[in-house]
Amino acid sequence: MKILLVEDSLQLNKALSTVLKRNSYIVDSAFDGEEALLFLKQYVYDAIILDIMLPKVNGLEVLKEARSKKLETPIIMLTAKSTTEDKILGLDMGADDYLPKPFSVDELLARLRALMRRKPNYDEEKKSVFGDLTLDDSNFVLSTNEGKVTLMNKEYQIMSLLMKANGKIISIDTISKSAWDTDSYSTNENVWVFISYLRKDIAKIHSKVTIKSIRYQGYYLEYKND
Amino acid sequence: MKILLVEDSLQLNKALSTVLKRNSYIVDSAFDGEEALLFLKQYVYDAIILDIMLPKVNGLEVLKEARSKKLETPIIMLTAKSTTEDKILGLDMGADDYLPKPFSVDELLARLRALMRRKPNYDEEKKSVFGDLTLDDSNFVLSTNEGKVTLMNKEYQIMSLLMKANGKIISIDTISKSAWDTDSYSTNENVWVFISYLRKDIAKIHSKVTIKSIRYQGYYLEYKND
DNA sequence: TAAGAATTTAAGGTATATTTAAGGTACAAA
DNA sequence: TTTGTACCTTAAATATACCTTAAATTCTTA
Repeated sequence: MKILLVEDSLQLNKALSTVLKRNSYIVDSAFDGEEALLFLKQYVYDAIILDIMLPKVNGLEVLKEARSKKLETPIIMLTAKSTTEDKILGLDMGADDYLPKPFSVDELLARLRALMRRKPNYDEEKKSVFGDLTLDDSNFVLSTNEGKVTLMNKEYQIMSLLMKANGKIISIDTISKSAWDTDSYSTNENVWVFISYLRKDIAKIHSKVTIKSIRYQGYYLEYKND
Repeated sequence: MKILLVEDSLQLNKALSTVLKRNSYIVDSAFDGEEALLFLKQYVYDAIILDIMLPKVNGLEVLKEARSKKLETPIIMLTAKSTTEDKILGLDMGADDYLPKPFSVDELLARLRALMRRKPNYDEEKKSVFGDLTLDDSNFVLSTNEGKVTLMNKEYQIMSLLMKANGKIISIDTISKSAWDTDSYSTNENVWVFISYLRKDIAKIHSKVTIKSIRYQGYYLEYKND
């Protein structure tokens, strides 16, 4: 679950980022509108938290720009001005929610969860299934009817991606970008290591699913049912 | 079991809060309607005790607001006016019970217990069960068929949460929020200590249940039945 | 077959989790 | 009121899971 946090106050940005990370989100921080647009060009996010008052390019413009490019990522707007004016404007322009400052961190988290719930893919109750494998998103347990293992954090992020792809190829780059935040630096080797861990785990529970790779392309899951 | 107590009389609020805490409830105190709504926005409660006569926003309005937001927490209304008028009004608007002042503390406690009983999850008569563990909510006794221990208050709050989660991960943050009231300040370390106590207790009665942790994520129960 | 990719293995650092123990505090009993 | 005890908080010492990095090995394909 990767989030772009756009907030020019260094302090608030840092604080929110910390809380979000503690709640298992992967967070990229942008400090002005220009930077935000750059991030949006390069990466894919599951949600965007967007302050309205921003240097260079303000939040409403970022919102407009994003929506004009058919970006459908859910966006929560933040603003000090609690005027209805801004609110209407933002929602009209395609924001999904609006949070007047000051707000409680808990409320932000609640709104985020609500937004995520809309997307069927991120149903927290649901388990991912591929072939004879089941991944329980509520406790990171990967299982077949022969056994189970608990995945570690990064393993889970990657496995979850692969299972959602449902047999389609996922590039190493995509994996890096969705399981690591942009600051913490992640290389191909990093992904390789975790793919290796995952293969071991999958073997341990005697699954008929294998993680296959295609050179230069990426990884995909294959289910060999004899 | 966390309760929001909304009562503008400082004296009565303090007194009730003390009694409730002594009966192992976790209590947040609000002194006017506005404050109550703020608390409700931020936290989750198992029940609300709501005075009708309140400064700023009165109790009936708080009730209306809460119900309009689909909040299903049981609510007990308090009021000095013993007119049937108010009573009917409150119940119509979705209050679960009504207590005319002056009332005895014992009566309030009894009504609370009755309300809790309604919700299947919080049935005090019922025992929580997970794997080979049984937690008796009426006396905080955790048992297997090999032995039993009496949990202390905080231990009980946490264990109860974990057992209700039924194997799903509960974040440390969630544990803090539900086992401590908003005033008393609770850190991760605090939770860690009680998890440690609980593990010792669980080991003492030879349960096959273990409290597992996932870094950055939280805790969950696992039942290893060989 | 050589060179670059991918895989595996292993070592090491660091933040987090765990445990232990030492006070503090509120409640209960005397 | 005093005293004792159970519970909770806080701090500090220790352990370890997770992640990173590097290096050794195997696989691909030009």
